[in-house]
Amino acid sequence: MNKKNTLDFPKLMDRFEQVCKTRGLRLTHQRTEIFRALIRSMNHPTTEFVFNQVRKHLKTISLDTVYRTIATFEEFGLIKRVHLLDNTTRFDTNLAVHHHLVCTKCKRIEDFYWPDFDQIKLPKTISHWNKIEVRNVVINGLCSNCNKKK
Amino acid sequence: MNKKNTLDFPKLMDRFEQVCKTRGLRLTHQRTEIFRALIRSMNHPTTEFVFNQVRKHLKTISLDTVYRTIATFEEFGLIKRVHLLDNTTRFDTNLAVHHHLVCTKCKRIEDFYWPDFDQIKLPKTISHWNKIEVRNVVINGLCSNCNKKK
DNA sequence: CTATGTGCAAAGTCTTTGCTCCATC
DNA sequence: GATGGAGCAAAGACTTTGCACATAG
Repeated sequence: MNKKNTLDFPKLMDRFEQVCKTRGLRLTHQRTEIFRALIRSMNHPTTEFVFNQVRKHLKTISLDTVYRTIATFEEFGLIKRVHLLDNTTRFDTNLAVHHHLVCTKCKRIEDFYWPDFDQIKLPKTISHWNKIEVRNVVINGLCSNCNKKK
Repeated sequence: MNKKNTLDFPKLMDRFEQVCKTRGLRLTHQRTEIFRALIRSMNHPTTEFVFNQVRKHLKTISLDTVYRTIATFEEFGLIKRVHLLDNTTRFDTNLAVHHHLVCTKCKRIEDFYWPDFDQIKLPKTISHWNKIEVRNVVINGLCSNCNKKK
């Protein structure tokens, strides 16, 4: 479960087709192209971005299909929605446990891994909360590009 | 800098008036009421919620004034915008370093403090990022209410 | 008195929905 | 062939903006 896996496109496409097959989702041209666009756009794409990517190959795609399809993918656990910036919905195809860096200047989002954090105990003060599913860290700072420029 | 402070309304109102005075912001009735509504609504209110609260005391308040005023407050560092749930913009008046619990069922947001986390070193893998300003943890789970019900 | 801030209305975004036709299984 | 999915258009939700009047300093 590391970054390499997220770049193994054929494997991800296989998994996608498997999920569709086993869960009764029809394997349409549109879904395939949308999923492909999602996994190829590393930088946590917006719906609009995915739409534009898909349109390059599928001229007749409509924006609402992208919305609907992405919602379906989310529901079936193929992607995740992330809320990191001012209300631009973005998606994450990296399903491994990871965290996010957000550049305060260019708004770039980068994934990072932090096993040490993943293992530390939560504070006692929140023991009244149960079934902790996800614990994510968001870090705001300057990415290397923006830091150079400055 | 702890939870108690965030509940000290008079002190917070004083600070608000100070900031307005020193930074040349006119102290209008609307701004005062909006700020009051913000600090009194503990649960990370939405713009709509603030609007409704203020309207109880100020019948003529308009929604766009709330939007504009909140943007001003944010700009002047009086509140912070949080992105934790499906694109409902919410605000945080707790300016102390803290983290968030988000209930996966009722969507409630709760603050928590985690000094141990605040002090641990970031992984070496992200040393190419600079000027880390904020490091926040978001934890998803079941709040005590929802856990009881289930 | 002056310039900032508010209210109103209108326009922008972004997202969802109803319906008909199409394509996958 | 049957049914789930796509495309179209329209409506909804949320947010921003231009302008004229009001009000804090």
